[in-house]
Amino acid sequence: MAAVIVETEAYIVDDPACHGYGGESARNRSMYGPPGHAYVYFIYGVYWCANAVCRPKGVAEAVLIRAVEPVVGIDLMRKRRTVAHDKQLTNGPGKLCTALEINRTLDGADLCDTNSSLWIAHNPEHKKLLLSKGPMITTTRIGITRAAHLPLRFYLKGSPWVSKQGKMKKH
DNA sequence: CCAGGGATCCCCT
DNA sequence: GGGGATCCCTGGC
Repeated sequence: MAAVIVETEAYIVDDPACHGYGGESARNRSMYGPPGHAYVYFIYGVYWCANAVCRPKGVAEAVLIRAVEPVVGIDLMRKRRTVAHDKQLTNGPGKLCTALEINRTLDGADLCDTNSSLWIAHNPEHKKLLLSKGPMITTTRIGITRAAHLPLRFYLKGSPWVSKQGKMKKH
């Protein structure tokens, strides 16, 4: 299977919304590991979410993959997710993990190793094509309560595969 | 040891 | 646009 990342969120040092905030634990250990590896966690008792660790070992920062555009293996994704429209296959962090079968076993996976079960590649041609359809948009993150004002969500405006705007929590 | 919270999704209105 | 599902992790006792 293959998919193009179209929406992400960053979680950084000194960010109360970051799982690494408050120190290393069994759950967030991968975040403290070397860069280029996956941090996969379980949420709301139902879903898995996948991140790419981006800073040196010991610096707990990561990028949450929030939405992807399916490219190869759509039939397989449809089997794992029963939805009316393909658009709903991977337009959310939990959805895409179900569609791509990402779970605890991939926590810590080397995202830079093409022999890994989960890896990320850079495709300049595709990037150019995608950006020609719409700009990258920067907004606040979705579904969090702490540090909700930080502009750390990024998505391709021209993509129909981006997740819906989240509910804004009152305070 | 155990109660409570959470970077979501889906179904209901 | 509101609420429940459902389990792992954390912190408090």
